[in-house]
Amino acid sequence: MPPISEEDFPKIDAAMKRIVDAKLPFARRLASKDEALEFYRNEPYKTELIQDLADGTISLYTQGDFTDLCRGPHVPHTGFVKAVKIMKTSGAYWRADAKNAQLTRIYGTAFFDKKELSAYLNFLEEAKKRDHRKLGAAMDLFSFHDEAPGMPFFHAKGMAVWNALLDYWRLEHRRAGYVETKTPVMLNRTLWERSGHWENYRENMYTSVIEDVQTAIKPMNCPGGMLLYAMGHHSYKDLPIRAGEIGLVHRHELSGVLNGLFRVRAFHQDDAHIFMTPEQIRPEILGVLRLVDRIYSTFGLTFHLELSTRPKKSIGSEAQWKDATEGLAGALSEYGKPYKINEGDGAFYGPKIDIHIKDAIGRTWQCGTVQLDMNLPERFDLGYIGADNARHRPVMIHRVIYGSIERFFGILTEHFAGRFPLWMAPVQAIVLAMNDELAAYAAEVRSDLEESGLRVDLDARSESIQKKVRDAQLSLVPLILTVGAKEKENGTLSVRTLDGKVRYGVSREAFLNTVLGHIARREIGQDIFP
RNA sequence: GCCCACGUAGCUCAGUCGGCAGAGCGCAUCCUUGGUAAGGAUGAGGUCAUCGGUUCGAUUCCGAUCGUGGGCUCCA
Repeated sequence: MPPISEEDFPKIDAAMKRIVDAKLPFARRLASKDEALEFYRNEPYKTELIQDLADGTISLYTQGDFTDLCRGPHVPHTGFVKAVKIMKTSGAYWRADAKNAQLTRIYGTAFFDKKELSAYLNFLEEAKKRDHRKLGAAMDLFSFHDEAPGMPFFHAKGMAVWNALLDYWRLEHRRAGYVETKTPVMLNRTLWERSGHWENYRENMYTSVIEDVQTAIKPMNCPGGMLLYAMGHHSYKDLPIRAGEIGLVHRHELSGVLNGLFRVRAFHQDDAHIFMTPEQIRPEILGVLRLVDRIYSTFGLTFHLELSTRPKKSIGSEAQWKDATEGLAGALSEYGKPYKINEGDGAFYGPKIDIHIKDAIGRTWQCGTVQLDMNLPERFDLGYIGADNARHRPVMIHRVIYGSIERFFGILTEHFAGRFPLWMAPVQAIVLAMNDELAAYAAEVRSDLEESGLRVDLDARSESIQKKVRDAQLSLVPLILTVGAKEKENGTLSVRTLDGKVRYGVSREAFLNTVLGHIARREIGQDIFP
């Protein structure tokens, strides 16, 4: 039998409709394990499931001429099913284990009524319209090439957005007492053996041998950060040290998991390592949470927090874990936002707080994470001299806020559906020349505006003004500036925003005042002019 | 990595049951010189992803490879 493909979906949908229309009752029957095994003797997968069930009675549901093994409960008859649709198919491993056979899974979805189903289909449609891969290509932000799968190329316009993100990041981090560092991308094997990555993370690492020296391209920034801290001596008076790093890391992800900017093989982390005394855990974590809040709010992103505690397989003493976990929990309760606890979901080297943001269409994404690390300071024998003149082990946290900058870029593109806030828009304004005679003047206006720091394009093509407005509008440039004879005579601009409103006769001073203020405050509203 | 699908112009996509490759948009040139979502004409642009096989002949059929998409698995 050929595998089921999308061409079969209409047939399946039609068959489901017939079954629903027939209002077939679901009959529940209890069977013993032996009876059930006998009933399904020709079905190896059912047999395996039944064998794993506890002894006792097993429930079977019959509907028409089909009987299924199911714990239930079921609705009384098939007529209760109101809105179903077959969505897609894929390969799926039996019992979710890659070592097992791969079966074809058919995905369907069901709702209480047709309205909810169509709302869901609209949501999918909306998500598709916002797809950052589509917008990224259309807006000339980034691309992928066969020569480096999973490693994005950022174009000039994409870099404008990128730099806006990083300028803002650096500003907030300076204000929060961070310094910025940079460590190499390629480091010797000995370092990775010491950090434990060689043992635990090697299959994801790109390696190379040059002049008999084995090196690896870093999949994480921490080991390099350890070397920086380990230089010289540190006094308790120097702590905490907050060292940020926009680090470029490479991870060999399986080819099948690559997905636009969301899952890549080369990306930048907005990393930071904070080295501190145990007493500083709580205030430092609190500081990170406040920074996270501040930064996400700037993008209009709400978020929730999850605390993950000690897993079964882990290192460190009970007392260390207690202190660390209480430090995180204490900071969380002082911060005051409710949080969820994931028991046993922490990293093997320490507990962590994950931050999940919610975008404009309600999807959640884990971006930020704050992890306490009781492993690396040990492995790298880090120390500081305490007030008692003795050497102590610092506590360390790793934290990211954007997470992967590439991924965050993608999330923001979809969050804003390409309509970036003015401060991060790839092109902030475009000057349209009313006709050919005004092309030179329009070019002047453009360079004047560029001198004020704006990112400005020029459209002086011999096209109708309607055409140029349409193109600018479709390319999502927030400020569309038209200069004609009147504007030239009066030194004014006509300003069109993406909502289609046009203000005529705006003086350049008034324009720059409004726009530069809006940018400096990093406002996210599209209503730039009152 | 695994399953399924896909890969034709810069973009979106037709098409060829095996016989000289198509449209719209974009681009170039010319005409038009306009007041806020598409003015007109002409033209250039293709190794039909790559490699191999079958065939008189392959963009089309077959195989492999690479890449992309949807999933699975993975995700310190």
